[in-house]
Amino acid sequence: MNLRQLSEVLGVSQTTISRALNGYPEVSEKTRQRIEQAARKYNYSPNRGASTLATGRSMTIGHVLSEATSHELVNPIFGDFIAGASEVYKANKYDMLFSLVKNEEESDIYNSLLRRGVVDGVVLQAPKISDQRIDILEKLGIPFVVHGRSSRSNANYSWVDVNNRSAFRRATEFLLDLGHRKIALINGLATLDFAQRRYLGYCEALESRGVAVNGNLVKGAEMTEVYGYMVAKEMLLQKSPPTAILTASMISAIGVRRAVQELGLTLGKQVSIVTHDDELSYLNNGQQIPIFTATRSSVRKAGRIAAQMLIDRIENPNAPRAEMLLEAELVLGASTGPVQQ
Amino acid sequence: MNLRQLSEVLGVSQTTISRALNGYPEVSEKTRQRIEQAARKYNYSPNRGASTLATGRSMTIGHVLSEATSHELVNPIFGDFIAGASEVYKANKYDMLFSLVKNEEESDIYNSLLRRGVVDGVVLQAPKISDQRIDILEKLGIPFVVHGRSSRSNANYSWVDVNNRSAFRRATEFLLDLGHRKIALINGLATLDFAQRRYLGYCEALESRGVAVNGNLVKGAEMTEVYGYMVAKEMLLQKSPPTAILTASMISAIGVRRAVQELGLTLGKQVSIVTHDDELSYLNNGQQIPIFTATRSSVRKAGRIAAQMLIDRIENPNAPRAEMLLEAELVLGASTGPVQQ
DNA sequence: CTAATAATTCAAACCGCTTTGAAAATGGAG
DNA sequence: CTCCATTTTCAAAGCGGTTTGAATTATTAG
Repeated sequence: MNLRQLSEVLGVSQTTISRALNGYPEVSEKTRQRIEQAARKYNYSPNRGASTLATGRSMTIGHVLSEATSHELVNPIFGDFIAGASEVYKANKYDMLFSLVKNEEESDIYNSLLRRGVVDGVVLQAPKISDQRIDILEKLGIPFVVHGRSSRSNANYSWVDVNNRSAFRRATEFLLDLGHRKIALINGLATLDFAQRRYLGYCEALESRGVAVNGNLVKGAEMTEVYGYMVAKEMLLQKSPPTAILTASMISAIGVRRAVQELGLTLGKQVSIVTHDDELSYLNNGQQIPIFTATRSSVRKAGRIAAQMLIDRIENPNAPRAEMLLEAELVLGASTGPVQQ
Repeated sequence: MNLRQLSEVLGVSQTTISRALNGYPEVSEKTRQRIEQAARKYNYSPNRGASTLATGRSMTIGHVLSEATSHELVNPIFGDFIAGASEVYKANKYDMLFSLVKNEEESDIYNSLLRRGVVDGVVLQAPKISDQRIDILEKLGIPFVVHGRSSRSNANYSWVDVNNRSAFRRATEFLLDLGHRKIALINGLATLDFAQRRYLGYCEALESRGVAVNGNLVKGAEMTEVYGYMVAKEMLLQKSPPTAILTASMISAIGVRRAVQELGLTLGKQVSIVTHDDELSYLNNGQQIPIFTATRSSVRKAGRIAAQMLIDRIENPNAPRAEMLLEAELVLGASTGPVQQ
């Protein structure tokens, strides 16, 4: 059933139907009722391609996955982030579209998505410290929101981010308070902005207590279980092993724990762990007592906020850019304890 | 730049351009060259809404997430499955669209997506033992492919699935061969088809050796780390605890391991674990030696196959339905050993 | 009761592409 | 050189909505 057919059935013009269903005031309440009822009855809803063409709005939001984060490796937080975003898209009648691109095509994809009118806006994920995508999007004039920030970019963009720096400063200070001095950091990929900020927070805390940063105790790569395991094992077998380890995700923390236990050490005794916890739905950090002491911030919530920001930008392009810095809370779990002599 | 503008610039009709760019034979190679070059130069690509309207094809494939698997909980395999599917969509110039729906709306969403011409086909994930969605899709006549199967449905649909039954039969037999008799199964949600099949394989193996299935040793729910932990701990504290545990995913296996270790037991000694391993990219089952003995099957590969099947169905609706049963391999890891007296 | 105003409804134009059926250009045969 | 067959190109008609500007109907004021 399309618009013309419905209008014939109802004996009313297509204009009136369109107005009735889209909430315009030029149609009386009585006819609106009648039309809405008929639309339901005949299972009518407007064709997407046609309305996209007519309005210039696709009611679709794009998420671009570059191969770095998807061909080789899926970011474990991906699912929860988009679950959060979907909730908001849905409430606002937007759909969500994914594009997978090779790294070298990434600059083209936005241009292409915009030009073809496939999406009304995009969410940028996992920004690098210096991320050209932001400038590309800015230049194209397509509405976008960044999940995270890009330290080197001086573009004026909307973003939502966790206060990674203060979170990791606090976490490090907490370990220092417990007497730890050899504190390792098993970070995310060093080129990513969030990893950089966590590193800075870690350094700030150490330096404020007069502890030198030891390069051997800082590593970063994709946050997999195996990576956490490998690096932790290597570090713990050094002649001067760390007594505490900070990790960038629950997944790598689990790897670290495996290494610790394999070496016959006990968590919270010989080795303490503090991790960042994105509150992934399939990976709760324990129940009453957290498994790991953690800096906690819901990535699903971040998804919701990013989605709402983007919709606001799309529907109100001249509004000022929005910025949202989420503070992580430090939760005390069973994985930390005072340094042992 | 749109088609009309390009045709004016080139002094060639819109028809010719459209034909040239879509590979029709009615245009000479020379003009085709010229047109393609100009299209690149002026950054022209056809508007999606317009071509959708004209062709009736949206070049988009839908993935529907019901709230059961996304509002409350994101399935950890979700990311890798769609990463696999995306690769294929991309190669075939399809986009991928997500819709989040409340459970009670799930029957409507397909109708709605189809009616509005938003998608050309859909992938059905996590089918239940008896899944009405399959019948709905069948009735609507929309092309679809199921990741998994629905045992109670007698519709004739395309699917790709792991041979869950034989995988878990083999895994159970392997544990029986090691002398285990009290073997627990920590399964996925009991209403899901794959969980049912794994349960059947488990029962078959036990019964073929004359071991009775003990209801206390079989549990199933969403496969989270915490669930694996809780159930394992409860079972291991029973008066007659299992000596081996089968789990439905790496995530729950990690929870089981945590319970085992917390009780001061050793993996592969007092308790053996066999898990199913979907080869999630961020959660490799170890390196040379697998952490867990596992039934292994790549969910990313399943995503690729499902996507290809669906595209085939869309582009060739009269072809017979395709079926693909992937055999899982049993890999021997460090988490299993002979039963201890 | 008529004129002026407000509230509804309508026909037609437009969005940008694909595709059909016809026309023009080209090439080969007689 | 003409005629016919074959290539190549074109103008125009959809696809199914939204939106504009005009026309109709209902309401109010004089």
